Amino acid sequence: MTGPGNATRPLACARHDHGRCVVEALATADRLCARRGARLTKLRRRVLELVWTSHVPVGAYDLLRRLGREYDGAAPPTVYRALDFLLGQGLIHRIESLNGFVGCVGPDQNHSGQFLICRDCGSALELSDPRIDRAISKGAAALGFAVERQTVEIAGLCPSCRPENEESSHAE
Amino acid sequence: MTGPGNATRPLACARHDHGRCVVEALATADRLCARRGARLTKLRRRVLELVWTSHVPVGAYDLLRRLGREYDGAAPPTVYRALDFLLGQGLIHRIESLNGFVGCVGPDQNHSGQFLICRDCGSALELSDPRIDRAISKGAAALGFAVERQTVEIAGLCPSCRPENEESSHAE
DNA sequence: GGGCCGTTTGATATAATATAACATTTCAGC
DNA sequence: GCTGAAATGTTATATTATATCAAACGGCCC
Repeated sequence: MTGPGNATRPLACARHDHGRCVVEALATADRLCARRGARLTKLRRRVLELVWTSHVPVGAYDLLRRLGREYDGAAPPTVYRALDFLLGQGLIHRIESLNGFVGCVGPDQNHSGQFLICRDCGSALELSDPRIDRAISKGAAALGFAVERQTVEIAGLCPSCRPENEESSHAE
Repeated sequence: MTGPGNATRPLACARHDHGRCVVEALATADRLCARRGARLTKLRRRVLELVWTSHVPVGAYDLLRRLGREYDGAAPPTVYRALDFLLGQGLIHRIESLNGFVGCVGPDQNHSGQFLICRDCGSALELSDPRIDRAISKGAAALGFAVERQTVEIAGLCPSCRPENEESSHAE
């Protein structure tokens, strides 16, 4: 496993200083949007912060409920528009199998969004595994299919939620 | 590319005798359900047939509309229950990114559902590529994650919808 | 600062997807 | 035919997402 990503980043499902995740995600968002001339407004930034409450994908209406306490007129379009902006900037991902949204762990790098989603704790661990990319590219190319986007959502049990004795074969 | 699957089966997006797809799918469903003691009732069989109208994933409410002409009391639960049964028997797949359903091309074999979905013609080409399976297994195992189900939905352009001059690199 | 214009947000309504809960019917096995 | 479990009918409602138009905001030119 190479690259600056997974090796140095704590597993989403494991105990970690999540405050740091949030602070870093917001700082990166500020930086990227400034660089791109995109307007990370107060509302959008707040929605991003709410998405980053945890690594568990959150639904639009959950966000709306939390937002409603601060923004009086908040309605579905309020949150969906913010989410659209954040998706467009690559700051969050949509988890299709959950109709939920989760913060992107590497919005400054190109990556396609591969997720390991624990059915027990719910946390979504983002991968950017070049082997998966390659396998998909090859499989598609063999059939003459031109890949544009990939949705890879793997459901199962994360290391924290697996029974201890099953945690074998971490082999690379 | 090995196995009895993709090599002999026509590409969903290409011109083919689709009537044969439907007949075979229904025959296989009859056979599998009989073997399993599962009841492929008239309604469920008809829903399966409607899903197999094409290789384009179809929404539950589309099915409901088509069904409504024949089954007077058809309501959302009617179709969702039939779909649940068919999913449970592995006769159809749910396409998460489209909230749609599509016939399974190999319900008698184990397979996990990998799809190439054309954004132009809409058809979903089902793969069962062991390289993708392996890449996912390895990526997950490296992080101690126990895979239970995979959702792989690749969006792009199918060979029929690609501009001719772009159809390069079909390399295996 | 004031006017202009494109973007963002507010506000209301409604569409699209999915499930809960309970009544009735059907059907395989006896 | 009886019976019990499974399947379907029926009504209501939950959940997710978008359309539409109006108002407010924010950069920019002068």
